[in-house]
Amino acid sequence: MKNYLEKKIAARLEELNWPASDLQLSRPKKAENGDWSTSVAMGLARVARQAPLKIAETILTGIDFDPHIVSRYEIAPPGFINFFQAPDFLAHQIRQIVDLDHQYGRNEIGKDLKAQVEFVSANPTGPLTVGHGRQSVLGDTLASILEWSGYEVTREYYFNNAGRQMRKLGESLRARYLTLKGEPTELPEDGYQGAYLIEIARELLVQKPELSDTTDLKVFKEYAETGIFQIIKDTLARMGIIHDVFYNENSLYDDGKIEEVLSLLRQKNLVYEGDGATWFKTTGLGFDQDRVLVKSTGEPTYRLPDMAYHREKFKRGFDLIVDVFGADHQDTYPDVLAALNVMGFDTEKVKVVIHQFVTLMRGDEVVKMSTRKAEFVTLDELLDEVGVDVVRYFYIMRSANSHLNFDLDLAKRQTEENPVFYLQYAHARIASILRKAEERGITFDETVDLSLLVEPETLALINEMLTFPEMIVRCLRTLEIHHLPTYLYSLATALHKFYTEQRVISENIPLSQARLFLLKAVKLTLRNGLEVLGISVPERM
RNA sequence: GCUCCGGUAGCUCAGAUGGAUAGAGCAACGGAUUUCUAAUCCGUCGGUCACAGGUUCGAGUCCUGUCCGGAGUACCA
Repeated sequence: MKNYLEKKIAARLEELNWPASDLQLSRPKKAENGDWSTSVAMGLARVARQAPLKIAETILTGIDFDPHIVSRYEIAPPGFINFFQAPDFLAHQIRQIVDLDHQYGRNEIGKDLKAQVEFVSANPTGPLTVGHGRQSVLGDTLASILEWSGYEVTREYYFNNAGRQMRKLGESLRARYLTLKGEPTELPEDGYQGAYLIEIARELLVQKPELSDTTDLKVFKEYAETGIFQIIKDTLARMGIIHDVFYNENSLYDDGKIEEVLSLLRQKNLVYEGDGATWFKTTGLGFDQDRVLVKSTGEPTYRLPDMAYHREKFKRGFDLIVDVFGADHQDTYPDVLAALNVMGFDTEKVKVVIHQFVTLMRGDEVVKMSTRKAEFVTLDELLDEVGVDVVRYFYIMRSANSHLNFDLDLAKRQTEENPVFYLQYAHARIASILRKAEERGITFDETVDLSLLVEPETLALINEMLTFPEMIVRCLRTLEIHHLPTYLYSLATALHKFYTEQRVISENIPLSQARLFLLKAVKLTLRNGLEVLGISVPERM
């Protein structure tokens, strides 16, 4: 419908020799203003030097609309043109949705394109916290949106097991191990105090009881890493999140990729030595200060491996690279992108999604968190308390740009009056009606007379359902996925209102069949939407 | 100081490409069920869209400045 109107009007504008640049069709908020509307006449007032109402009239008098698509149109002050869809066209679209079934909502924008989404990427020093949860769900859902748009998607987890953090972790495990063995040992300063390390130490003691304080730290480091990664992967799996690739920073050193980046930047005269360190001359690229690439200790900063890693992403042939970061990384990517640009890569392909922090609340109390001190609520604990569906929904129902207040008390209480259940209930409600119809022996197929669907609540429901594919595209274009839960919520509202006003199963068999057919379409739309969100789709509640 | 994010109803937040009377949930109050699931629906109350200018037919939305909150501004990641 939208494409049809755009084409028709654009053609007419060309005929009139008026610019079509600001031609846009939107869905009016109020049903009485039509199904589609354009303000193009008002935009042309200046160019055409005529009153908008007159312009609208001139445009419309030269167009013949197919009555099977546009039932009528009107001009409304101060110059809107409103179009009303023909019932035939609506019926046609409902049938199409049922035909498409699992495909409804998908598009082919990313057909034959490869995309990578990097998310979570927490170093394996402890279990995932409530803070990591937002990024986990955000990244996974973004990846789903890309898949629904035809991209071949790689979900990737990048981690660093080379630096100081991991050394501390190894030392902490060694201390725990020796203590368990009967040789009380103090945790190192800034060591990791979490109980999970005691568990891992206990397992290690069973498997390798012969280790001592002279054993290579590497043994403890690697054991800790493996153990903690298992915990992290288990947590993610509980939420249905599975990464295709775990990319290890160490490999960049082993393969000489770090050195390659350094020499590439050297060739561009963007590297110099100073104060015993190696610097990236970012001031030459428009930044306000230079950055250290290799510390005076000889260890690179995170920046250098990040550049090497992203270079590898490009070389792996991704057409779209999405990096999901927390707000604390907000300053780390501009110089990384600048370096890639210098190395000749098209950084337009990189989309950085920054999300603001999660503030964890217990009632009015802010819960302070520190991984090292083990003062945190783990994602696992949260999942235990409120369940996967609630966790997934809550993390993405708000814009990533907004701070998220996660009130634990509220989340726990919200097992009854919760937007997630509202959505699921809409689906279960339809399922129940369809079951009932089957019991009554009411059958229906694509030959039902859909022109019987005429009431305002019914049309509102249909129109809401028809915007689903647009919402997927919008999420893709903006990489802002909170639009989807917001949309599904309003679809559920439309369903509940319809349910309240119109009885589906009645003595009027043709009408019952038409409504059942509609509900079948609504049901699969809800299901597809919940699938994108990774939320379960109950047949009964 | 500089950079990024936010400021919309009592609270938590939606408001894409500037459009028609700024919305939802929660909270408060009042209604609806002989009927397909009341985990639902309807109504009432509630607004200086932080503030001040500007751009134009039209600004919550774009521009400039100010104020408030958060994040960053490392030879941590």
